[in-house]
Amino acid sequence: MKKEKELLRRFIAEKNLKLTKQRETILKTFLSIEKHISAYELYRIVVREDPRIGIATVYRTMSLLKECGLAQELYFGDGRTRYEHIVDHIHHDHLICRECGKIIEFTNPMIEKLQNRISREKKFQILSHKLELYGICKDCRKLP
Amino acid sequence: MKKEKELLRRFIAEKNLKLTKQRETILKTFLSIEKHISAYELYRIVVREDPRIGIATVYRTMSLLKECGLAQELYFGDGRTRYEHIVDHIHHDHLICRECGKIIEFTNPMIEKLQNRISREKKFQILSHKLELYGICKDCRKLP
DNA sequence: AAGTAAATTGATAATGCATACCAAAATCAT
DNA sequence: ATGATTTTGGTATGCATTATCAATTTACTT
Repeated sequence: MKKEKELLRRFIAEKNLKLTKQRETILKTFLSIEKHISAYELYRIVVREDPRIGIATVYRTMSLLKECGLAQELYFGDGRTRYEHIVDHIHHDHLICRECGKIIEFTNPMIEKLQNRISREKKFQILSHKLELYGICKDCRKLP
Repeated sequence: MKKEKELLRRFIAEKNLKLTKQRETILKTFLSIEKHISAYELYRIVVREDPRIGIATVYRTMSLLKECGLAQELYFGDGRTRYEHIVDHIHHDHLICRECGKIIEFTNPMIEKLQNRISREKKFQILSHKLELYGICKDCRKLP
C-alpha cells in the first residue's frame, strides 16, 4: 500500500496533476480487493467509505491507475470492463468457462518468458498483457 | 468457403435454426476480409452486396458465427468489439501499441502448446483463446 | 405445390456502459 | 493566504449492442 501510493503520487506529480482524497480512497479500496472488479462494483464499495464520491470519479481514477500501471484492464465479453490490481500480486491469466461463467486463474512463467522473447524480436516494449482461455470447465463437462 | 458454409449449415440444422440469404451473404463477406472488423464496419460492406440487410442482423449473425466457432471475438479496449475469422487462417495473437494503436500479429506454437498443457492440468476444454500484449511499438519508441 | 408452424428479418426503441460537460470545490506552488 | 489550475459530483450525452414486434421467409408436411 505504501509503495503503491508512492507510485501514484509520483505519477501525479510528474504529470502536474493533483492528489485528492477521492483518489486516495479509491486506490485504497481497489487494492483491498483481491479479485477483478467493475467500475460500478468498486463504486458501490467506495461509497460506503465516502458517500460523496461519484461514479464519474471512479471511472476517471481507474483510467489513471491503468495509465500508471497499478491496474490491469480485463474484458470477458459481457459489456463490462473489469480491473484488477497488479502489485503484490503475481500476474496471472484466466480460464473462462462459457457455460457457467466461472473464472479460474493460473500462472505460467514459461509463457511469460516466450512473450518477452517475442517482444524483443519485434522491438516492442511490453507494458502489460492479457491471456484468456475460453472453454468448458471441469464441472460443466461433468468429469470426475 | 465451401467448408465454412457447410459448418454453418450443420450448426444451423442441429439447432433447428434456418439458413437465410442474409446469413449466407454476411458469412461470405466476413470470410473475404483478412483482418479484424467491427460489426458496423462489416455492415457497411455487406450493405453494398444487399442494401436491405439491417445492422441488427449483422450483430445477430456475428454472434451465431462466434457460437459455431467460425469467428473469434476481440476487444482492444476502445468500446468496440471486433471479429476475425479463424478458418484457413492460422491462429495468431496481437501486439497492440498504446501510442499509435497499431496492431501487430504474431504466432507462437510453443505458447499454444503450453496453453494446451495448462488446460489438460485443469481439465478444461479450450474452445478459443486470446493473447494480447500491450506496449509501445518500435516506431513509437523511435528505435532504428 | 400449397399450407403451416416456427424462425428470421428490418426498423427502431430501449438499455447500459462509459465519457463529456460545467459550475462549485479542492489542491498546491508561490 | 492567494490564485491559477485541476478535480469533483451530478447529470446529460454518446455510442455500441440488444430487445421488441409485425411482417416476411424458411423448411417441413401433406
